[in-house]
Amino acid sequence: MKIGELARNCGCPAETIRYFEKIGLLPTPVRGVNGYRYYDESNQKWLQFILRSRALGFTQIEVRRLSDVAHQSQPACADVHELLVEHIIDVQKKMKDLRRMQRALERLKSKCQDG
Amino acid sequence: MKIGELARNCGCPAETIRYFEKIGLLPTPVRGVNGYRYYDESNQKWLQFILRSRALGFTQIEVRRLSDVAHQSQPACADVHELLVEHIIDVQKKMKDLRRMQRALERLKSKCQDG
DNA sequence: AATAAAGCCTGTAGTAACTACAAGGTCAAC
DNA sequence: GTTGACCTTGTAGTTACTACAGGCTTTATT
Repeated sequence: MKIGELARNCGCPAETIRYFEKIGLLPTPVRGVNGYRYYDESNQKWLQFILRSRALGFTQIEVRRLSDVAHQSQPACADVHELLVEHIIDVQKKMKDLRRMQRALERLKSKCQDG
Repeated sequence: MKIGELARNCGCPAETIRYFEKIGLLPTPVRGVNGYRYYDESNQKWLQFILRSRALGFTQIEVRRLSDVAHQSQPACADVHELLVEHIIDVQKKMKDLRRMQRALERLKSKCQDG
């Protein structure tokens, strides 16, 4: 698919996709003879992962580290494992914060209903 | 407490606190005769809420809306309620995304352990 | 086939949200 | 009373987009 379709599928502007490529978060895609970028399903999956990560507040540094490992041909298993464990811990921390925030909001809401 | 202590307590640079004040995310604090900003517990709570929101990927627009309501003297209950419900839905969406990401990471990790 | 509209290209400029620094006043300790 | 840490404002720099300009390619229409 071309960049416009990918952008529509992922709900982000095409500029962002080019920008992610430029800074190395997305692998350089196949180019047609006309110079157009062509993407496949796996590119889309990866872009969606990056966008979701961003929406959840992960730093580019974290995403970049995952990206670097994900696009190596023969990543060292131990490195990947360590990185994943770190990231899972981060995710758990964020979930804890979200639960805390949820409780705070619910408390406020019920206060508001009382008047 | 002065701005430096608040910054230490919240783990962010003092510049960020002044910046949040400038753009209206934090209320203007009490000033001493020397011009220094002085903060109390409630200021600290609110700053921590903003920082947590930011780390979880909420947009400034969302935080600002909550901020505006939180610092009104007599906020209209219906408005607050609507805003809170919206925010709670956002939080739930983020938790769903985090769970999804967690599953994906765990899957990758177990694959890696297999070799 | 001609042409208009939409989509893609590169490159640069602009914006939002910090972040760091400069120049100077304040305060506490020695 | 002077040194050093901390505060002030204001400005400049950075990061991560985001929008636009100028031009080529593809697609749709007539």
